[in-house]
Amino acid sequence: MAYRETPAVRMRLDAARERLVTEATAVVAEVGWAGASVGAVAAAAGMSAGSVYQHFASKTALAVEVFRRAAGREVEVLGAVLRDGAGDAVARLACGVEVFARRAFERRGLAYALLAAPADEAVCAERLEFRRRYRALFAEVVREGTAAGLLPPQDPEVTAAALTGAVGEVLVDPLAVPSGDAAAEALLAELTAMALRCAGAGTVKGTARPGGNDDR
Amino acid sequence: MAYRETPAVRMRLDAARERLVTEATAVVAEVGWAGASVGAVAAAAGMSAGSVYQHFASKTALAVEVFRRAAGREVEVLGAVLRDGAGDAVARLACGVEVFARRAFERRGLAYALLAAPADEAVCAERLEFRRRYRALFAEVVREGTAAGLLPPQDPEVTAAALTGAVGEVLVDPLAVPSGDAAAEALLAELTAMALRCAGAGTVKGTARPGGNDDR
DNA sequence: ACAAGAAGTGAACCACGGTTCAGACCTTGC
DNA sequence: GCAAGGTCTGAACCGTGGTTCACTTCTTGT
Repeated sequence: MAYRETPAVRMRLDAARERLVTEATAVVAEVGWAGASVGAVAAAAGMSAGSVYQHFASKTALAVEVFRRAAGREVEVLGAVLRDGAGDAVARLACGVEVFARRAFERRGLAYALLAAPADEAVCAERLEFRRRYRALFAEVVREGTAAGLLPPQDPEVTAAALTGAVGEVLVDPLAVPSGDAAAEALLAELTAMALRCAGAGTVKGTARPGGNDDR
Repeated sequence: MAYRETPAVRMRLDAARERLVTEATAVVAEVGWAGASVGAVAAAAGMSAGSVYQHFASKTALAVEVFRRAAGREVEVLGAVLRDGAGDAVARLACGVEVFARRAFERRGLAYALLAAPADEAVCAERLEFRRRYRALFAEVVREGTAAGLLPPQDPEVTAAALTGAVGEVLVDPLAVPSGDAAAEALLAELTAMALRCAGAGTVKGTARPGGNDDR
């Protein structure tokens, strides 16, 4: 034999694959899953349509990878706040919802693609899977909150699903139509307040401070 | 001329169109939007693929009609409970959520298709529109609740969106995997309790009865 | 009964976009 | 420089499923 893969080649290959995923993510954020054809994505990454298949077995596989990368980042960030953040369970819940929403606003196109944009079967399945992960994170913090007496008795799984759906639904419309920063901030405040109500923060009889209420 | 549309013909035509919509709905409930090809739907309605185009300009138009009919019924039922039902705003909200969820469980396949199943652009757009209607109904009852002092101050639109998303998300998984009646009833109870918390029922300081709490 | 014209059929048509592949071009070890 | 074996290209291929259309079958007024 007279040819063997050299580190330099491996690196070029990996870089190309990386660029493909990155550019595909950008295209999806821009035009949605439906508009992200193999040709368009390849062009964005500066390669031919055929070369895409050097890195991924199918367009679906690429789409799934794009989704996993982007959604995985969000799961990680949310987990970091909810699980390893500072403060009690209620404080971390509020912080988690706010961080999640804030990040969504910073990358509207991508957030919309991840949350709501029409997608094919495989991506929808992935969406379901990641929603399950969001739910698991929320459920954990709710469970901790009830155990600590900060939240009233409830099924943490139901509340977690509700939080996931509620946050997503509240964000979908604002993400679709651009709005001002002030409006976004107001929305964030309302959203976190809603999330706390949803979990029942501030309604536990023994712990509730007599005159204190959660509105500012 | 020697042929003119007679009432009998009109009636047959209308009946055929009706049967088409009905059967298409059944097919969609069974196999989802993706599996509901023109051929399959036509066969279910006892007509040829070509005849579908006698009644609808395109497959998309038929899909939209199917969605509107089914979703429209739900909007009407929810509106009847939330707007014209008995009891105060909080009672009607609880009742509305429960009725909505109960109806979803009675027609799982259809409910799943309306709420979450992968669908093409046009149907997704329709979904967005109907979610807006659900939101409007919830927002109205929340607004009434805050005005009556039953609910704390809040942005009714945000809470309404949250309720819509929360109910949908909580239902998606249970709708996909069949479960027992007992589990379904328990879920309903948790779901309505969560909805009331989400709107802040029972947290208003002046009105709250000292010892009373909303857990049973 | 018959002509006019609509409803109904289903096989052929076609657009679309993912996928393939024969050839061009590179990289490597000798 | 050269052979071996890789990467890269983009035009051609192809499966899918919505849509069309020539034709058949019915319905209606005379």
